[in-house]
Amino acid sequence: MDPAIIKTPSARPAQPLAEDVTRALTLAIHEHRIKPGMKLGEDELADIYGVSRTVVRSALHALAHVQLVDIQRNRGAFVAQPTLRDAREVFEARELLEPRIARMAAAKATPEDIALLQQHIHDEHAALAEADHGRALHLSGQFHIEIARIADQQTIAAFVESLISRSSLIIALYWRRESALCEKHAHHELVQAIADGNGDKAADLMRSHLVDLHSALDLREQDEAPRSLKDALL
Amino acid sequence: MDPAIIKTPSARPAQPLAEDVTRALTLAIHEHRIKPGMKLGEDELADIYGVSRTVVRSALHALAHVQLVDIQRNRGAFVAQPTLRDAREVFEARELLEPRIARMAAAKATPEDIALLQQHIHDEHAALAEADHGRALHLSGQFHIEIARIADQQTIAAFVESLISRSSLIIALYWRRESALCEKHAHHELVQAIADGNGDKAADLMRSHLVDLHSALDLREQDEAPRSLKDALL
DNA sequence: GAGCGCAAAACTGTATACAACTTTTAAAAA
DNA sequence: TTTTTAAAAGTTGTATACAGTTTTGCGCTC
Repeated sequence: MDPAIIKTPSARPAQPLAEDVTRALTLAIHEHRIKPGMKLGEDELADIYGVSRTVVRSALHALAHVQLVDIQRNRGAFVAQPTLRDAREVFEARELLEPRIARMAAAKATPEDIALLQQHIHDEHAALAEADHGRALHLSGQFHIEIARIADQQTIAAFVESLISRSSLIIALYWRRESALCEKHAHHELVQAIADGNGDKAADLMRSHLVDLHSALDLREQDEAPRSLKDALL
Repeated sequence: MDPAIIKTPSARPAQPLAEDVTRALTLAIHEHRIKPGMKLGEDELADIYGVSRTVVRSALHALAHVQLVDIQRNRGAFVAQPTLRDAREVFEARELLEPRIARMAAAKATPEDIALLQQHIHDEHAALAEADHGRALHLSGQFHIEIARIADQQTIAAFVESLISRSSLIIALYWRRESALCEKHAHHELVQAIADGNGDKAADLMRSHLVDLHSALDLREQDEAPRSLKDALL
């Protein structure tokens, strides 16, 4: 039985198994299909994906490394629950790194890159139109990652990717209910600045975009205590 | 047979096996006991540490995640060989992050922290006195990591730690033979600035310290071709 | 003697099996 | 009825076994 074999594109022999599971889980977390605190049982996942526990373990450890899951000895893996402090640190780091990345991207972007970014925005809008908020959120993150790729700074790009991954968890936990969905025009203006090669403007737009995002979170000093209670609930 | 069981402190039952191997390998790489390009056979390591290949594999994947080793499908794990470009990116990132970290550390350091940093410097000098350059290099890196810990910014600290790890590989590959060993006084002055709570000075000292380090590397556009040849040599 | 090809050895990727720990459940005592 | 304790069920940590791929070495041919 192989209920849900993933196998990225075609039916290759069998090379990148653990990575496929890692990708599938990452996507599920990014799209909020599995929520912070949820238990990720090894046997369960092995059944779901039709692979052995060995592969699942490898994937879970990879996710733990990016701090998307939290592994507790002899107790198992859980989707990570970033603390308020984590949330502040992540956005502080993003506000430090991403404007610089945006400036670099503006200096290096090719017409193909711009087209790709616009495609991303389009896909994101399409997802929003279908009310698929999970997918829209994931694509929104991918947009930022794409900019880091364009900037052609692999090292910082890897950091940014990690931060954006964690941002997805943070949004799941601390998103303010009333605040509207991500302002559509922000990404669009940013692409325009990058396309114009206007590094200063791109950096500024990125910074303010991140500040907007940051302030759309509810990061007040709410009681930290119920956190441990919440573990029991989920 | 258990030739070289590591077991961090005492003889605990058997909790953190893979992490012990990870630590041992990380240290060996930091101290240049195993060099870039070297093959890390799973069976070989399993024999050396007296554990199963499962544990070794887990450790190797962890190291691959920090980019200390390079895993090639069906070919095995090798100590990573950062390219010239990697080297430039790593130091560029360090020059972006570490001055800011130093400034934060200056604002938060306690007397105990200062004492710890001075102990680090002392150990480093002792290692140099014994001509144990490998250990001195490792301790020098730990000094920077300690500052990040003091700054109390876990997220950025993790990035910095990763960058410093890779710096060790970069130094192994690109260190200029003639350039003197790390200037002893640089670290000392930095501690003084942090102890004084002088954030601006700490940031400036950190920046110039990193620039010194950077310029002590030979990052000229040497032919990239021999790199593949060099693989054969090692 | 040099070059090509095939076979065997070595090694990694994956699966399964066993041991240790944690949690739950049920029974017994207060 | 409540609390404590013990056993059993379930889950993770580690080791071993098997399958597929890469590399190596030998022999054959030109």
